[in-house]
Amino acid sequence: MSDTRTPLSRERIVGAALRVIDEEGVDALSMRRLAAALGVQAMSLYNHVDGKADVLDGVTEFITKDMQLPRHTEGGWEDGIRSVAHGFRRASLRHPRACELVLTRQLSSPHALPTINCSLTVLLDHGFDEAAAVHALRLLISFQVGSLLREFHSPAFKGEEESAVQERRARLEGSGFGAVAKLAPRLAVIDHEAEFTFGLELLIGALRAYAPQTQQTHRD
Amino acid sequence: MSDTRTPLSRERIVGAALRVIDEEGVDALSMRRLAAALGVQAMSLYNHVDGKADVLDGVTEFITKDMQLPRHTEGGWEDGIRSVAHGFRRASLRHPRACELVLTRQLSSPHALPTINCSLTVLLDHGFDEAAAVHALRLLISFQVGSLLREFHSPAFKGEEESAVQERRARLEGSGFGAVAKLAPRLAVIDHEAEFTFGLELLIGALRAYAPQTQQTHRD
DNA sequence: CTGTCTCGCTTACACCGTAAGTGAAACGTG
DNA sequence: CACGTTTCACTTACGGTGTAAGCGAGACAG
Repeated sequence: MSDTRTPLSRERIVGAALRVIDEEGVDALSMRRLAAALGVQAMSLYNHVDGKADVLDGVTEFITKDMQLPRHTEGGWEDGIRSVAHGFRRASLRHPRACELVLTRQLSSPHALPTINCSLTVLLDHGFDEAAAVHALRLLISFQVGSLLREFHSPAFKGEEESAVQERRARLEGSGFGAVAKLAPRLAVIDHEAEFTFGLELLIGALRAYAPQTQQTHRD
Repeated sequence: MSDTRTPLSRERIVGAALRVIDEEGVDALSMRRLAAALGVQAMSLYNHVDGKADVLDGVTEFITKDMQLPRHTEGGWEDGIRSVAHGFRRASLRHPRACELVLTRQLSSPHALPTINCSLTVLLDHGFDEAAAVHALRLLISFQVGSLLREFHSPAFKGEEESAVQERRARLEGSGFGAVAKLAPRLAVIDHEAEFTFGLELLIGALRAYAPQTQQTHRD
């Protein structure tokens, strides 16, 4: 397994860290565990990495890197925003156990800049004024981060049995809160993809008010 | 300080924990540190509390508890939603260092139910059908959580000097990303309150499409 | 051959959450 | 009153954590 020849490197360390996180969760990642995965002693990592925080930074950086951005001038701004948003979500979902890092650690890190720049470019190119573009950007980021966070903390995150859904539903029904009880069947089940799309499309629709020259197409 | 007479209790422990977190941050809270704050040995806490996780649960519960909810039938649904949203934000801001707990830990914990129920009641009472109410609820939660998370991770969270803003602005300008550089002056400064209100009002406006009998008032 | 540099190694420290058991005070019941 | 029982802070100990410090073998330049 761990070839003694191949030398350690920040890249290899981050890769191994991501692998550990994917399989065992963020909490399972310790420097010793990580070193073991590389067939090495814990302190050896420090020759290539600044500490655990640096490893985690590397992981978030890695995940952030592989979300492809739309070439921003094709299509309307709606498609551009859609593309960025779904790309962000898809990249995060590719490493479910790791994504809380991406959402939680520096949202304004240098590595997020390409994405931010892309969104801003799309908006500016289609008639949003500067203030509106910044507001819209921040709103979209908030929505995306909040959605994904909800998604990952959702009890229904991984494939769960029907029984779990029933149990949750029963708990909601007996909660003593009228509205919650009434909507228990709907609250017990979540289609995260659909929920994300619903929110995103609603936001896009609302943002149309800030893109002056687009004189509205349809809106069902 | 630590009166030897007053007995330990879950309540007192949670209170002390919140105090430690407020002053030194979540990471500074250890069972030993917490015990010391109460003039007691670490293991003594375990007579009243199930472990560290339980302490943290207690803290989030405490914060969640003191956001007052509107009596849901007065005023339009817009005011109801506004009230809940701002109440949530205000309660979170009351303990800035602790709020990542509230946002991160179980969003679907029993303690969140009163708030959820309140929002749902407001929506249902004003003509939202069940599906729309659930969608709207989830959208609002996502937005709120994302907004606050952005707010707390923002480098500009605590009162910062003008110099810091200037430096950030310079960094953005020299980032090599056109749109980011152009908007650097705006991106370097954030008015979180205004940003939150902007997003909330935009959402409310968009949700009007789902409240049939309200035939629109104004919208500037 | 001899520096110097690289880099994995070992050892050690301070800290963490908590399992386990001990003993003194407080209490209900005879 | 005396008696078990319960409460609850205590001490000790275990297996983990991140990482500071320094060692030593090999590679490479002069």
